[in-house]
Amino acid sequence: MIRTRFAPSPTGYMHIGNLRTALYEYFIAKHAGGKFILRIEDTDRERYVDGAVDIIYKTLETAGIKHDEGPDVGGDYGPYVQSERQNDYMKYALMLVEKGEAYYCFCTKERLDKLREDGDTGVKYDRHCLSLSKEEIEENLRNNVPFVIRQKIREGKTTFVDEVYGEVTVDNEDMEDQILIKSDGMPTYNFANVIDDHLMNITHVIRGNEYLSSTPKYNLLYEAFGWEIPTYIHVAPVMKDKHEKLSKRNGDASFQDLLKKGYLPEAIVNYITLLGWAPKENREIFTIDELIEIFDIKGISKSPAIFDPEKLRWMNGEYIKAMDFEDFYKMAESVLKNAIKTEGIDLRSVAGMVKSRVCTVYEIPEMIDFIDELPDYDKSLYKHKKMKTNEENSLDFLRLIIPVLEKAENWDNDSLYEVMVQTAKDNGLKNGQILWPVRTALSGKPTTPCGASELCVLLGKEETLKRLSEGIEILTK
RNA sequence: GGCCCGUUGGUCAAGAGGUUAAGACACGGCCCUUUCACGGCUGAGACAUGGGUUCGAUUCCCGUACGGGUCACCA
Repeated sequence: MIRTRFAPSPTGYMHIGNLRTALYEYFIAKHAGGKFILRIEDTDRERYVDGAVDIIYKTLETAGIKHDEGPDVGGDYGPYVQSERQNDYMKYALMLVEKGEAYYCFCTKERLDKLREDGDTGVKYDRHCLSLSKEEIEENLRNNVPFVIRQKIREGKTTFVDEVYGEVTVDNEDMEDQILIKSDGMPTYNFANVIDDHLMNITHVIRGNEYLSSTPKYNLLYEAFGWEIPTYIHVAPVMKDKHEKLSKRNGDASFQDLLKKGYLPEAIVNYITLLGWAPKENREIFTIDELIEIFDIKGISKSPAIFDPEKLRWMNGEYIKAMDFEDFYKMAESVLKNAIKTEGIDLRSVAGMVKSRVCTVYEIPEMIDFIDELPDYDKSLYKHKKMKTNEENSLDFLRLIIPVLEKAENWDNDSLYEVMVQTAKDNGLKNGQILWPVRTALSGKPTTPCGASELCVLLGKEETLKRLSEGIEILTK
């Protein structure tokens, strides 16, 4: 049974790279009918943010990820909050000491600092305490001299296989005798991770490739315990640009931010899954269930991917277009109400116009701002090469159509379109020579989400005629 | 600096020892059209670099350049 875990720190923010990792973990587990576990890594009190755990739950839920085990849903391998698991780590560290795979170290911070002072970074611990006699150790312990427990790195080379990067071999020379238990009795992250993953029966470890270099150390730990090594899947980061990762520090968009900007959870999930992973088929729009179905580790990329907001925007537009109208209306209603103060405007009809033209609902207001108020516009807007209209002849065309519309009895789209086209025909004009000036006079914009006759219907007869005469004023100025 | 990893159009990416090196976003053009959008068609645009191996390498190997990661009593 495949078991994967998502192990975020509750720092109050779910960034896109993290969420993507969670998705991959979820897909890999679910594809194989396995379990996806949530474990909260809250040992860093400095960075702990109140309410952050809720953000994690909320994010997973909104994204459509359901964890099988976790602090809120329980499970057989709890507790699922790292700070509640503290007791065990020391026990395991001492087991290693017993086996000669780890040792007490009483070196002071000062001594270690001094050790590093001379050389560049990368100076290893000199194993000063490795040679301490049993008596010395016991005496130190008796006297409550602060200590840490360090892993004793063996000589040789360590090779591990990563599902994405393949075989990686590192000379153990390059590794330091890392600290397992800190002087406050707490485990270091690396140690806690190995213990937790083993105790929780995690079979596949999926994480950022910044851990690629420390993976050999993990392996050495597993080997020291005689535990089975999990399958490793390291993934390249999601970048903001060629050089920088997408990060909280840079104030980059988080999942929450993207939602606030009007992106649909499904679109975000779909898009970020495709950042660093590609399916076998040549297709881009997938539901989360489809992703579970087709997700294959082999499609994971080795190199970083730059987050492209433009493409997310496009994809969101695709989701909106594919959306059921009622769902779209529900989503857009409040935006529409806010953007249109004029009484009597048919919001549903506006929603229909706008649906295939926006990528997020927040693009709606700018598109329809002319409804409440005709914007100031320049008469050059009347000039359109293809329609064969300009500032001069548009005046004639408007004068021609106003009386016709005044007389119009049926104020519906088909009738109005018919009457305008007929007028053009009767006067030997192109359709556009009537339609373009009308559209312009009614909207004061170069583009609108609908045509001239639809604008007439939308605005109503009175407002239509009012704006048309305003058009004449502008043209005669 | 040591070690590890990476490098296909502007971006996401497929791909394979022999291909006209897919596709998508963005961009240009055309068609459709009641403006725009949608839709359809189309154009431009890429294998970082030098050596090998090979009949043939963008694909395999080595080096170089560039980029990233990592070397904590942080997670």
